[in-house]
Amino acid sequence: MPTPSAPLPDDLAGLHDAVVGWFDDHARDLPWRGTAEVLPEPWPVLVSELMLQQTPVVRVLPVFEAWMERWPTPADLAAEPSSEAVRAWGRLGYPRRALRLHAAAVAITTEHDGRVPDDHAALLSLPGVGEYTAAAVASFAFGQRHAVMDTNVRRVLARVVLGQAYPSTSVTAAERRLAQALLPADDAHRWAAATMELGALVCTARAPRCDVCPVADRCRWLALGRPDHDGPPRRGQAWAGTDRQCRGRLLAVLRDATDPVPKAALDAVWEDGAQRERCLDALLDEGLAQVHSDGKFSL
DNA sequence: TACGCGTGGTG
DNA sequence: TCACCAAGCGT
Repeated sequence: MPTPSAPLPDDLAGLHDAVVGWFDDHARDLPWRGTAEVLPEPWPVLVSELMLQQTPVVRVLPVFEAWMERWPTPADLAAEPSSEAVRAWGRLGYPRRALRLHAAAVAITTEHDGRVPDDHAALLSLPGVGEYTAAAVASFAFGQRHAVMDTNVRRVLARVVLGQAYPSTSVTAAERRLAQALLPADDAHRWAAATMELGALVCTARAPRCDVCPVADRCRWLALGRPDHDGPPRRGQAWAGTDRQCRGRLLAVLRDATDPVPKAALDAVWEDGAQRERCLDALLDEGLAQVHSDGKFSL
């Protein structure tokens, strides 16, 4: 195991206690979370993690509740067509995730006896489950010891340990080594949840609340006077006129219709015909939309 | 590795 | 106001 390139904090146990202690007092009561004593069920954890990819908690909450009531097990979801998953996804965004969650439910049902696997590699092989989500499910639902690196954790570590305003654009090997080296020997899953929550509630991207931070007295970034980000500029996401906007418009029409719609209904929501056709073809290809024998379209 | 992928809230 | 940001993944 290589040594982290940045020096570790000199009081790791103190850091752990401060963050986990804060979490015990301030953690939000979210429906996919367990308690300090009892781990949550893995299926709700998996569902929530897919929904939370790039989507804020407050928008996920109502969709999650409805989803779990309708499909309390992976087999329940797998038994329905994927179009139902896309419709139930509502306006969470990135509707491919609904398709992936449905495909994951099918894989769990057919290849894992209907139970969410507890093995990191098996989780990673599920559709829509990448490095972060596999570590998160193994950690939160099964109490395992993994470095869980989402945008919150990466920002907390960048600030507290490295003294930088933001982490690098992509996860580096040094960052993985650092997160691994910081893992406590016991209850690493609580450390994972606590660092994520700290990033979400206190050590936020734009307006960090250092005045109420439990580790302000050991934060390198704060000690340095909160220096600005000095790396390459963080690339924004283009929107107006993009395929993404066009796809969103088309999908909204299909989602809001109870029955298949004529093509004219799709033509009406996007001016540029060539772009519209390209996007519609892509949606059909990806399985987000279907064309029927009468020429009408639906999810 | 860098990019495309939805949607809506906010400083 | 508007650029930025939100529990990433797949290619």
